[in-house]
Amino acid sequence: MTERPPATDRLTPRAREIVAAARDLLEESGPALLTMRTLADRLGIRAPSLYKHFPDKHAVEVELTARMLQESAEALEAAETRAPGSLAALAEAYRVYALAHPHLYRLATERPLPRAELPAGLEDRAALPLLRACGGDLDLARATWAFAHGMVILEIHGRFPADADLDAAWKRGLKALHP
Amino acid sequence: MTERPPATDRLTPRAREIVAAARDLLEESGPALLTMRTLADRLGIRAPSLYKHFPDKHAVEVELTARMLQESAEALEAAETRAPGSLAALAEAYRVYALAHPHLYRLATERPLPRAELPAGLEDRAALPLLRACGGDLDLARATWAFAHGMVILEIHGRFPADADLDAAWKRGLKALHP
DNA sequence: GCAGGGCGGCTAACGGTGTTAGCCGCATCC
DNA sequence: GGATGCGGCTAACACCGTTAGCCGCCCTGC
Repeated sequence: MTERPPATDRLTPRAREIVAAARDLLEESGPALLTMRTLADRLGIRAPSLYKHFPDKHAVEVELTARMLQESAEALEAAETRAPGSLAALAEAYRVYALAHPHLYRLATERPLPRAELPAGLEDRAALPLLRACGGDLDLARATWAFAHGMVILEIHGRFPADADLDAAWKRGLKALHP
Repeated sequence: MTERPPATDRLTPRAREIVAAARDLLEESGPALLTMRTLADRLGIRAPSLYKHFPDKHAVEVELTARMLQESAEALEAAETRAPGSLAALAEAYRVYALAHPHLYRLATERPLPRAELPAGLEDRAALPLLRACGGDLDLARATWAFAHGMVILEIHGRFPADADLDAAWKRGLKALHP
């Protein structure tokens, strides 16, 4: 049995400081500069000292993933409160959050979900607002999620032509999926 | 002006061998083992010799991206020939190709497109079958592309629950986008 | 037939990466 | 007051992409 600390305080205070610094570093400078040495620099310590708080770099990234999941869940829940049942409001909130934190969004999204190491229930919580807006239709919710993620990640990677009208594509897709 | 070799023979024979080895290595072992040293090993030479043929690793990856774009364009064109106008057939071909080459698909997809270094017209060629199937509706084509990419990349990353019925989600999304 | 040039290998090395081993100062607690 | 352990440290390792510089061989021009 791997003992997992309760979701309320899975991290020591110092570990939380490290995660906060890692998040700042990632969002400011991108993944290439999220390095154990530069992270340690920012905290005024040496890289090997980080291993007193996390077993490896991956564990730090898992915490960043957890924060992204939680924050996006909060953003979606807030949108739901503002405009109950509105899929357009959810989509807009999703897009705004992802584009405001592209490096974090990529980190949390472009690799397998470390489900075993994440707080229990977090993945479901992040998915629930969309599922509710889809009236419990799982297939529709998954298709809509794929659409939203596709739009956001393609935009982040500059995959669309520079002159593409992405607002129009969003509207077109949402109208089709949720007429 | 940067002179770019014509699309027919942008690479020397030896460079093509290197790209082929890189592709095998990537598809067999994943991106973590696509290393200048292991790539050289597979060719029976030393890593620095690779730099006689490519300026850097990025240039090799660009060639892999070009191959993925071309092959997926061919897969889509073949599907179009088999079932003209069928968006479902295009989607199936896209999904099958991506899932058959997940590492290559990720490499070509999860970073900005190196448009300046790609053969002219390749990006458009890869996009045209879908645009045709959408009757020239750019917004619909982009929404559909985002949906398909989202489905594929989320599946590759194991983002959906293990028991999710992805066939049903594909059908649901395609039906909505192309009733 | 011979000189020159360049293609395509090679070794050695540099700086950067994640990570480990082992040391130590200092606070806390019996 | 002595033990424990937390949280720093330095040194070092293996691996990464990449550069510098050397060299053998083949092809060409004379």
